[in-house]
Amino acid sequence: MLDIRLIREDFDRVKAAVARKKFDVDFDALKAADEQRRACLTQAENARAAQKQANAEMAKLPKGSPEFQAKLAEMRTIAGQVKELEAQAKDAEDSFSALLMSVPNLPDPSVPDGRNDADNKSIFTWGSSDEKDYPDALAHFDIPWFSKLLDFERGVKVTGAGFPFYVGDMARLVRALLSFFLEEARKNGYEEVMPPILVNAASATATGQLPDKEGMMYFAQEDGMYMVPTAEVPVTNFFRDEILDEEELPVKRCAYTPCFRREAGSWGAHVRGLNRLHQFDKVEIVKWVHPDRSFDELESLRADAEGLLQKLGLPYRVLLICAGDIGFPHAKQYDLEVFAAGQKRWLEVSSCSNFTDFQARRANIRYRANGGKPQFVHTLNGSALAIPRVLAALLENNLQSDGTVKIPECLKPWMGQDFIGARA
RNA sequence: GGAGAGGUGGCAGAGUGGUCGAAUGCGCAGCAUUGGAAAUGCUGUGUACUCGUAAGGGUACCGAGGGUUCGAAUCCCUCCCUCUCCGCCA
Repeated sequence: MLDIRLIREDFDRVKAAVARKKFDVDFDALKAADEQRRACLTQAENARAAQKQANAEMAKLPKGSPEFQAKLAEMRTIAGQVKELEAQAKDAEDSFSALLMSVPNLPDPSVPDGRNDADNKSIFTWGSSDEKDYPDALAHFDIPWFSKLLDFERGVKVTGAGFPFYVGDMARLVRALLSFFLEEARKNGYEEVMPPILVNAASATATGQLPDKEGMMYFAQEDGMYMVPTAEVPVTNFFRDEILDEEELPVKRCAYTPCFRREAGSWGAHVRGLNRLHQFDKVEIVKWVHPDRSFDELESLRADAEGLLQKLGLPYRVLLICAGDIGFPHAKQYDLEVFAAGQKRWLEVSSCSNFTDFQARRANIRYRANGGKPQFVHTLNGSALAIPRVLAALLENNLQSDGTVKIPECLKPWMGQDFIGARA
């Protein structure tokens, strides 16, 4: 949600910025609704003030006296007016806020123009994406023992497509990766939390999944709860409707959760194996920061996520997402894509974003600078990291000529072995 | 799941139809007092929206949403949550 004052005072700049995002917003209707709403509100409040004053006078009169009876008749008509004006004001308010909620966050000036993902800028690469450096690579789903350790068929039987079983060393490898991610996050100053993985509608609204992206989440109808598509939702909502002390900022937290995504309509041949799942595991890092610091905090958050890929020895690139491709609530976004040598594809494993005050407004998360007025914080988050595609790249890139996969040094504390998989 | 009690300002807690945005206490801030402090006294102490260049007004908020009434923290309905007891259960 944007500040309506900003839209009023900087109308043309806001309009131009939103246009860069390729979202269609009827700003003239919004402006008209804002004016309508305020006019109605003033009328209704004036009527209400008159009612209250008349009421105070009436309270002093002896009950049942002729003066009291006369006043009562007068107040009946005032009450009718108040009711009508308040109803009008509520209607005006409702249509105004619906329009305001349809305005996306403004892209930061540092975000490049562009229509879609083809216009994203690759700003940094690390490691080699040259095929010659991976002579033994295979697409992970073509590794002979793959379906033994990652059992999609049993998953289909038990649940459905996109819900695989991780078996034996594969389950241990996932657990090792999660432990490694959480431990690195802790070293970088993020406090670990284990959040609920079902959330209510208010939480999903605050982080922006509702109302527009309702179809992406699994929904427990009977209890009105949504299964989390990312830990971002419960973790960010931790401080919903709260006021933090300025000295507490930045607050940094990390969380592991399974993530559930319906991915309706996005299934196809190019999403084989681990490339896209309905349930996957992810460690998310989240920050609540002072508004002046949020773009610096985005850089350090991105560095925190990148450090994981470097320690794992997986080649990756950083994309600066263009204005036409960043999401509704984002001001600036980087994606990290890992190179999967077997598929010869870049796979997105992290998205690091600054939401400025957009989520904080929706979620009503503020801070107080010693004794002053509460101000909205800025929120940021990033994956650090999502498991399946990291796993895919790790299996593909580290495949040896003997058919086994080499385990990165940094995972040894949790794996205790150097290779997984059967020799050819 | 059953029975009962309850949800009021930062906290505790009064308030059962009008003069209640709400007593009182605690906390917090300022001032006085003091060499300094404690104690004491006085004053102040929420959020949001809105009108106004400003000074300063107005409105809303007593868990949430509806309703009754000229008038609701107070009465009625629905929902949410907390506590106690019972039941069930990892």
